[in-house]
Amino acid sequence: MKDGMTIGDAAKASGVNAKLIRYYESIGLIPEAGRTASGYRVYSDRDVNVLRFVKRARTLGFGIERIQKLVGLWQDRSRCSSEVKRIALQHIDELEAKIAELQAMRDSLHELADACHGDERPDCPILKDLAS
Amino acid sequence: MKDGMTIGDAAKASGVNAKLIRYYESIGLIPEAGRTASGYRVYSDRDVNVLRFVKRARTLGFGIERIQKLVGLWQDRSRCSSEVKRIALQHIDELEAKIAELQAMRDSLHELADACHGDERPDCPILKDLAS
DNA sequence: TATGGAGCTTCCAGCCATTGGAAGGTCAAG
DNA sequence: CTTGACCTTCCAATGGCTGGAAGCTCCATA
Repeated sequence: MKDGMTIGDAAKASGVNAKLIRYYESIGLIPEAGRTASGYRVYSDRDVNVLRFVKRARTLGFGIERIQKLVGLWQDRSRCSSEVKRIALQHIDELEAKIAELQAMRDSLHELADACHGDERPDCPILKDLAS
Repeated sequence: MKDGMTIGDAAKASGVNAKLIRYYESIGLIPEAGRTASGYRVYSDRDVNVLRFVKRARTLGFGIERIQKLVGLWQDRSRCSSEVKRIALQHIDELEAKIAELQAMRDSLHELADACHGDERPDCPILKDLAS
């Protein structure tokens, strides 16, 4: 192992755990790693950078498929930034939709919870709403 | 079938589709339905009410396990409303946490997207951030 | 009475992005 | 040579569904 790391080292260096690295490889998100004579996967610093990119993209909530596109654009020097931005804006829209959905749930529940005494009595506006 | 409905009728009446009703039964969220001589499931109006309760609770984002508790409390006339409220408040907390997480994603992405020209040039702050 | 089609049954598999575990091979230090 | 940390593959589970296949039942119509 002159130049490369084991999967464990790549995991430490990238912050993506070994199990997940194998999974990403299995679904084709990252290319198949090289192997030592005994079958151990070998990773370079470049591979670690890809893993970090993926991790950061996941942190921003991008799905795997979209990350694949983003990695492709990242590695394509003739890309248009408009393409990247388009993907980002689309994702923002989806985040907004999900946020609105969860906020609607929270608001409804909040109203119900406010109306509920929350004491030892059985009368409960929350259950009343659910049963309606 | 004097008094009961088929699963299809129960689905129409409750708004929960037949496939999902069977699934809810299989995981024990709702009790096993009665059967006709030929093996068809039979549902009563009461069963439909339970299904509607479940559906409304799902709309509010409650997980199955919690819905099970809520159904139990609903059917327990000696319940304390405090118990119901406790579950609701806990769920609100979880919704808040999820909302905050998604908002953080959206805000980060929004900043990046704002900084991105979105033209034919390859220079892109979004990719720059992801690669950092 | 036969037939057709809608609706019912069960079971199996997939979605998303992980995580866990079992069973076994490999490597380096002591 | 042993120990233990690491690596390998494969299979299964998570939550909450959804879809499909294969086969049975019911009811209306010809």
